[in-house]
Amino acid sequence: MKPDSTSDRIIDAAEELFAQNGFHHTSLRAITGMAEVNLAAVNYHFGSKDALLQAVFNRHIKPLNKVREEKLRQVRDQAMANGQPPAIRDIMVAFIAPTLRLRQGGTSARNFLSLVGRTLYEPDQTARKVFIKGMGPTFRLLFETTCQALPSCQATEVSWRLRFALSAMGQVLAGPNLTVSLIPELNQKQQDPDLEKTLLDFICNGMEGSP
Amino acid sequence: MKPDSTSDRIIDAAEELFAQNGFHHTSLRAITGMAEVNLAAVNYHFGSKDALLQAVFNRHIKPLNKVREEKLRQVRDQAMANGQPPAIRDIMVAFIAPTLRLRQGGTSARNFLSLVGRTLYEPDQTARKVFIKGMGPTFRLLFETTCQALPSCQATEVSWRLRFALSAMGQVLAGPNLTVSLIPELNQKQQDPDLEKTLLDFICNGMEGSP
DNA sequence: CCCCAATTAAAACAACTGTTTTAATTGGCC
DNA sequence: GGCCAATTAAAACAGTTGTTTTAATTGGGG
Repeated sequence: MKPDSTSDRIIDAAEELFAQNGFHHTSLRAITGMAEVNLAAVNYHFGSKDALLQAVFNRHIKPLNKVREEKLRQVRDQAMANGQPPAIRDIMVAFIAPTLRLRQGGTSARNFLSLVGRTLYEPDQTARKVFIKGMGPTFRLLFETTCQALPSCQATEVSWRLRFALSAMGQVLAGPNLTVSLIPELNQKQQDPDLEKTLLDFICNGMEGSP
Repeated sequence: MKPDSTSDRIIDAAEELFAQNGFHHTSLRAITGMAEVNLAAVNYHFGSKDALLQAVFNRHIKPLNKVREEKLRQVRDQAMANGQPPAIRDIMVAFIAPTLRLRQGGTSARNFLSLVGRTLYEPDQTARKVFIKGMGPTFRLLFETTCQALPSCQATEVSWRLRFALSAMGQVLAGPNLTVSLIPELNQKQQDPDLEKTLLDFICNGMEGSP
């Protein structure tokens, strides 16, 4: 496979267009047009549009989740060694920091993040299923560790707080494409230098409240 | 207009289907089929599918925003009378409580809430524009009042925190349709009796942090 | 060189979309 | 009753979608 083989070019184009316009508003013709590839190549190399999304997704999600799970386990094990529950902030940093760090990566990584952010909110189930399939074990670890950190919270409460936290993170990941901001005047200034801190502070304060 | 005139039946069906499947994954044929109405009736009565969404939206959003704006102004004026900045919790209650209260209303109101929740995350811009158009003034008031409540925060910081808060609220509004939950085992138990408190606590703790 | 597999190309397919057009039907008013 | 507007009905339209089919074109190994 050459560095710009047909399937690579398709994945690159799909990643960009999915991130910009969402899965269902991106046609195979748009993808193959941008990739300068024949329309039928998608079904030849990937089998279907859904499988293409899967491929786009897997390219970055697996290494990312590997890092996140390692760090989550570190937090959990170290807390256990100290005989204390893990700290919420450590958990959230373990999960979020590796993700946001991708923003400093190349265009492809940033497109991937936008895609993840979009998919968190995608109304359609097909895209969500692909996403959840790849995220399952990581989410489970995150959930269990968080339960340990909040021993006075029921699982349902923890589950909801995590959903709130993840949806907030999604706002950052989705980037400017998704968010026709609700306060239009601030659209330009959104490149907050400390956005990661803003997000983490918000989430940790929200998560840590006593039930 | 009889209680179940053609256009009413169309709006009812559209509301339900938009809430369940999202705007773009709902065809006019599905709507007119459910409403037991001729396909062309949508374009005859509303002009276009977009205009139908607008109509569905307006049926509930205007009275809701009226209440929210009244309560927000109350909070702001009372704080000003006391010479103090308004309290975050009061602001959030003013904005969120009237919304969640609709969940105790009929099916139509709940469908509307799901639709709002979905639209907050809708990847497509046409649905978002309709939404933002109806929400503009209310959002502005919410934003300005929140800025007063957080005098040590820059507008950008406030703007992000509000986005986080609204996206969390969206998770509750969207209901079970959107959320193939990330932790599937908890899907059943999601009818938390104190979900409003869970949401408000999370949001207020997140909003109130010092920058 | 030549065959054969892998790949690319071009065209057609069937299904669906929102919208229009054209006919038919209703129902109130003179 | 009979005109006329408002509404409903049925059909066609023009466009897009993902996928499949059928041909053409590669390019490496015997």
